[in-house]
Amino acid sequence: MTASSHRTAPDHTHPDDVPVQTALAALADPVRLVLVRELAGSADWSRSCGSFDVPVGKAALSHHFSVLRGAGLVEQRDEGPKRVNRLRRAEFDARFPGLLDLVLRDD
Amino acid sequence: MTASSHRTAPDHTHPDDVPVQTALAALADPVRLVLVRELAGSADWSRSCGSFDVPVGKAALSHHFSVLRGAGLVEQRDEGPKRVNRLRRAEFDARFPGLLDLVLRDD
DNA sequence: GTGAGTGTATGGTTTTCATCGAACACTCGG
DNA sequence: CCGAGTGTTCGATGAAAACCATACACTCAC
Repeated sequence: MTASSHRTAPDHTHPDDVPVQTALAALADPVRLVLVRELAGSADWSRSCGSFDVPVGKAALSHHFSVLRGAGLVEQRDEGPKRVNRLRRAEFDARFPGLLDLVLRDD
Repeated sequence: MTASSHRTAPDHTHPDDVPVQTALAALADPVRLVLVRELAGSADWSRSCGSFDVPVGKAALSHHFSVLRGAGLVEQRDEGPKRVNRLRRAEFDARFPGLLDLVLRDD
């Protein structure tokens, strides 16, 4: 009915409610860094969770996305059987100016 | 003779040689964050390692400073029996524009 | 309804990291 | 030369985090 999916909608944290430390920790992981970067290079809602090229299993992937949500970096929405993602660029940028640019610009 | 101290001079890493990930990881620790912030509020070379108000023993403190050096955040110099510190503001800022400001401005 | 595709939850293993206590190295003032 | 002060190194411990395999929940096409 709710056009939603798996069981319950994912709970998001707004960047404004995120401590710097949490944001830094979220970005200080190689796998999550790849997720954020690939996400930055894709249109909003165009990438499902499974569409990323990272060397971890589904379970770990799911956990990483949970961390990214908790850091206010990613928003998720259920679309049919898949969960699609969006990088919260503007909101995150407003809260942590320059941080996202930094991790995206870097080799 | 060398006017130095403990055994060997500490080996520093220039911010230019530091991967983003390393920088983020270094700053994503509560103790190190305190060190960096207190350091930012003090004059260069005015603070010895033991002069910081953090709830850890000497061994852990020493390790944290080692991490900060490795991230290009702190420079150290031996001054008599004590090792004094300096925040590498300009250099680190040049490598990671805005990052330091971010962690310093935050509540 | 069934089966394929997708993501989450759980439990357990492994790795990583912060921490401590104790031993050591160095400097300096007596 | 000693002793106090300062910081590093080592080994061990404990907690946190990443990871996997399995089992489960949901959606959709057929």
